[in-house]
Amino acid sequence: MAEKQKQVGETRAADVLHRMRLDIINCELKPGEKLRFEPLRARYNVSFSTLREALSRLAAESLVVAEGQRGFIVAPVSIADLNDLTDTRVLIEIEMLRRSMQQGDDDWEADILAAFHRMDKMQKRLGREYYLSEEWGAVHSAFHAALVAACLSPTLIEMRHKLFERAHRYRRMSSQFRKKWRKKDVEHKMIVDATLARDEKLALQLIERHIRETSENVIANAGHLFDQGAPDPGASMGQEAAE
Amino acid sequence: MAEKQKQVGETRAADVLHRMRLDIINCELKPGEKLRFEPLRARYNVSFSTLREALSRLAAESLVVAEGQRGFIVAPVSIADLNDLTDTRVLIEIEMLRRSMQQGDDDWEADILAAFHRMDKMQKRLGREYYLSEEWGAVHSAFHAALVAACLSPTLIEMRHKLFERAHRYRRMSSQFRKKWRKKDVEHKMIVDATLARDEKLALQLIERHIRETSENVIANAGHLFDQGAPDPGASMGQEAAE
DNA sequence: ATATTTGATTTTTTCGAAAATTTACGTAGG
DNA sequence: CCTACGTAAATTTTCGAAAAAATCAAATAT
Repeated sequence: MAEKQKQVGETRAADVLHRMRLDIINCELKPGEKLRFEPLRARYNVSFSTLREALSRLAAESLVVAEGQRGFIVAPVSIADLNDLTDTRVLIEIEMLRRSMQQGDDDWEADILAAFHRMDKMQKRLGREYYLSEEWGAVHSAFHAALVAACLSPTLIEMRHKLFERAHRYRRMSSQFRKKWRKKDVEHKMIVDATLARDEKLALQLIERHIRETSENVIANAGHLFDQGAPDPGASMGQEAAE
Repeated sequence: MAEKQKQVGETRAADVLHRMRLDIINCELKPGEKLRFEPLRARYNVSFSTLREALSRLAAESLVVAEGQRGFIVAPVSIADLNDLTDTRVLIEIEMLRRSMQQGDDDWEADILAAFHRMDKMQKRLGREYYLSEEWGAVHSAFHAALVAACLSPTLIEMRHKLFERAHRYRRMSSQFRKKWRKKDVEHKMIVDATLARDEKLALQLIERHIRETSENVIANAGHLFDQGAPDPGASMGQEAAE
């Protein structure tokens, strides 16, 4: 079987949803691109209805947009959208981190250290271009989730996760153009230390700066790709660099 | 045709989604209830796939929950969930109102007054049991949306809207048991005044209290209905009171 | 030249039958 | 009496053909 192993217990629809989300985040399906049914059906090996179900859910997550009875397109990117996203993330993440620092227990602390360690080791192992790899995305995501996991709010956790994924698409776009090596590992370490020391003021300040600087970096590296009218399929970006 | 007029330009799926959302919010589909396909198919006059698409989207909005390959149930209610929801709403709404007060222009102010007027007039026209009517829900929702519409963040607006609907279900549950007449109209008026006067401190304080008191009221009136094991279809609440 | 109609073509949307999966039930064995 | 197992029934999930709607292009009218 050439098929990638489907998670047991998951429906086919959930599996396609999952794969499509990744493809959008990784810009294999490009921002603004029209999502036609026949091609997608072939790509994911599913029926119309199943595909439609996935598309419709992605629309609820703002990763695609549904256009009346004219099908779906991948959600476009824009500097305005990224800024909006960033501000919202700062609001949510700060609140979650604050609550976590107030309520977090030993397990929470342990999980943070574990997640950081995994991320750190992987970064060193992958070397110079760690941020292009698929698996690093997951580990990095897990680290940031661990930081705020003790906030005791399923609603905030869910929201944060969706915002994080939307933002991840922007990071992904810019990473292919990155020039200078950003010392994220140091930043991450400082955040861990401040958080575990329960230094609220410092930790919140660091996390906000971390989020905002990443966003500014994205605009500096890839901002020129956004907002440019028609998607011009094919020539717009180094699309295979991550494959 | 006995069919309710479908919004033009909308797909059938979007229409069912819309109707189902209302039915869940109004507790015609009760919290925790199993959502079987055959009955729903008859109720909404759609095919399996179309139904599934709607269900799947509602799952993304946390109004239903999908259980592996075992179908869907209406999202259960609980005091913990309501508290979580309330705290999150306070966080979001305060930020949105603050921004709106800083950035709102004349149109924003005019829209608030218009929305308030519509709500106020309808309340007086409907009299004692205004809160049981379908249309009041919409007008009340529009009023609160208008208050924070100038925050210039599509992301926050979208999030707030979903949270508001989740909360509306709780309000709806409790309204059928309400004893004492709450003077919401006075509260709303005070919020409008403080907001238009750009009295940040007061307006934010009022909106927070408004949200929290409503929530406490819900718990006082209907809290006894939550968290009670099996949904026991049929006998649990005065289900036809609103029809 | 520009706008409008018409009809063929493409694309999306909906449908219900068929396949897969879970649940319910009855029987046998401990 | 309870548990384990297997079969039947109920329910969910998937599929692709058929219907509906939008798009495109040529022809005609303004």
